[in-house]
Amino acid sequence: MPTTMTWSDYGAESTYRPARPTRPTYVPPHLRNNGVFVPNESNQPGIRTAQLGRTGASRGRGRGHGRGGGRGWFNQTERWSPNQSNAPFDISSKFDELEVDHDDEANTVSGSINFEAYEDIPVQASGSDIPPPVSSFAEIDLGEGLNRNIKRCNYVRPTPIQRYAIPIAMAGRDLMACAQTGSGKTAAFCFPIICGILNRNHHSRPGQLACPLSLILSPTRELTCQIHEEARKFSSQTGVKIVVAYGGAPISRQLQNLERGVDILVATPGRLVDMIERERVSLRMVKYLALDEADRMLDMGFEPQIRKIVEQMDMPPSGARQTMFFSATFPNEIQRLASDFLSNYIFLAVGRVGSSTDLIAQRVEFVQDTDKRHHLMNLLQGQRENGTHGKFALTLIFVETKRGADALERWLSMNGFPAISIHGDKVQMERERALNSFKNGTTPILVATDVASRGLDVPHVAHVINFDMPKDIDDYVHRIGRTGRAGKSGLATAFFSDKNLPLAKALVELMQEANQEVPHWLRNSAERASTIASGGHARRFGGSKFGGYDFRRDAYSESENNYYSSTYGNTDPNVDSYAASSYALSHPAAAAACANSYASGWC
DNA sequence: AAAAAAG
Repeated sequence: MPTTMTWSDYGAESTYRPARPTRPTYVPPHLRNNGVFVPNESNQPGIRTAQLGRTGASRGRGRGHGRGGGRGWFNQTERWSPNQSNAPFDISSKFDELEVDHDDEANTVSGSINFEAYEDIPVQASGSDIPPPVSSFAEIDLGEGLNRNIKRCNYVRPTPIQRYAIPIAMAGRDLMACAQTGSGKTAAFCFPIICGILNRNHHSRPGQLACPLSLILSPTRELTCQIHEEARKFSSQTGVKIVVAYGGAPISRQLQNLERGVDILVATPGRLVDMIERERVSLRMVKYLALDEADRMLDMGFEPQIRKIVEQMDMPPSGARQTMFFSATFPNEIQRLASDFLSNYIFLAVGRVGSSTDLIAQRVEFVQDTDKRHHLMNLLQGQRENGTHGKFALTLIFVETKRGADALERWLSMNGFPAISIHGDKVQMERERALNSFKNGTTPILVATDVASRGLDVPHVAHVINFDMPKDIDDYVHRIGRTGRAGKSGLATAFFSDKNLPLAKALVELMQEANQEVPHWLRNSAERASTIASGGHARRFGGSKFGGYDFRRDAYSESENNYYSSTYGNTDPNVDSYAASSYALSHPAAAAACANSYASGWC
C-alpha cells in the first residue's frame, strides 16, 4: 500500500515555453540521491506526467502568453492594495513596469516571470492517506470571500506548493512541507487557515484576553510583518481578524489591536510569550498552528521558546489542533524534533525554485579575509560599469557579525557606494528603514547579518554576495535564495577564505547538484577537508543534507535497533507503507505498478 | 563564537 508518491509536476503547463531540448529534467537537491525520485514516470493515471505535462503546455497556449501573459503564479506586477496604501507593493509594481524595458533578460522569458523555470518540478509526499493535489483554485471550495481575494491578488493558478499543500491542509491533516519561500508558501498555509476559520463561523469576542483560533510563528520581526501583510490581503473583507505581534515595537498598540478581537495571530516567539505571561493572550482556542522557517524555529536558540509556547502554555495538544511546518531546508535532526508537535502528518517536498537551483549562478572565489574589501570594491565597480547595479539590480551582502555589518556599510558609503545595513542590534525603526531604503533602491546595497537571510521577499535582488560565508550550508541555501526569486535568474558570489574549509565539502555537493561549475581549488579543499572531518560527526543528517526528505524512512530502515521503532513500530500502518514504497521506488517497474495501484484506488 | 528573539 504505497503512500509515498512521486510526481513530475508541471505547474506551468498552461504557459508557452520555448523548447529546451537537451536539458535533463531538473531535480532539486533535496530530492536527489535518495532513491525516491522517478523523473520520467509516465504511467500514472490521474497524475500528470512528463508527456502529459507538455501536452498541457500546448493546450494552454491560447490563454495569454508572451510578455506579461500568464501572470498569476505569484503576481509580482499588479499588486493589489487594500484600503490604505501599501508602500512595498506599490514600489514593487513601479519597478516591474519599468523593468520590462530595462532588463535584457526579460526578453528571454515570457513576461516578467520566468515560467520555464517551473518546468519539471518534482514533488514527493509521504504519510498515510494523502489527499491528491489540485490544479486550480476552483477545485477547492475555499469560499466566496477568499476566492474574491485570490482574484484581487491576481493569482490565476496555484503554485506547486499550493497545489499539493492546500488539499492536505484543507483535509485537516498535519503537514511538514519543504518548499522555497517566495514560491507561494504563505498563501499555502493562509488559505486553509482562513477558510477553516470562516467555516467554523466563529466570531472573535473583543476583550482583555485574546483567544486566537490560529497562531503563525516566524523567526524574525521582518518576516512576521511580511506574513501579516500577506495574510491581511487574503482575509480582507471576510471578517477574519488578523493581528501581528513582534518585539522592538511598542506593545501597547499591539495589545489594543488584540483587544478588538483576533482570529489569527502572527507573531515572533519572544513577544508572544510576553503577552501570554501578561495574560493578554491565551492559546486555548488555537485550532491551527503554522511555523514558517520551521527548521530555524527548532534550532538550538529557538527550541526552548517554541516548546514553551506549544507544549507548556495552554495550547491544545497535537491531534486536537492542526499543525503545519514550512521551510526550504529541513535537516533530519530537526524533523525529529518537529515530529513531537505533529500528529499523523504528511511530509511534502516540492522542488525548490530559486534556491540552489540553476536559476542562481553560484560563484566561489578564494579571498583571504584581509583582501575581502579590495575584492568587493572591484566587484562593485565592475557591476557599475556594466550597468548591473542600481535601482533595478540590488546587491545584498551578507557578513558574519553585527559590527562587521556596520563597518562595511560605513566603508562602502565612504567609497562611493550608497549602502545601508540591517542587523539585530539596530532598533526596529532603523531595521525597517534600512529594508525599505534597500527595497526602493535609495541604497541599492544592503549589508546584512543572518537576520535577513530567511524568508524576506525583496524583488530585484540581482546579486547576493557572501562576504563572510555562513557556518552552516543550510544558511547558505537560504541566503542565496534572496535572489533568483519568482523564477528570475540571479547571481550569488561567495568569498571563500581558508577559515571556511569545513564548509567546502557541503558547498561542492550543493553546487554539483545545482549544475554549477566548481572551481578546482575548491574541489581540492573539499577532498582534503573531508579526509580530516570524515571521522568525526560525519553526516548528521543522513542521506540528503539539503532540503530534506521524510526522516521517517530512516527511522524505518534502522528500526531493528533504533528507538524510533517504538514510535513507528511494526504495528504502525505507516511503516508498511514506507517499506512498500521504498522498495517500489528503487525498482522502476514496481514504482509504476505502485503508482497505478494508488491511482486506481487499490490502496 | 555569532545571530535571532522580550525589555
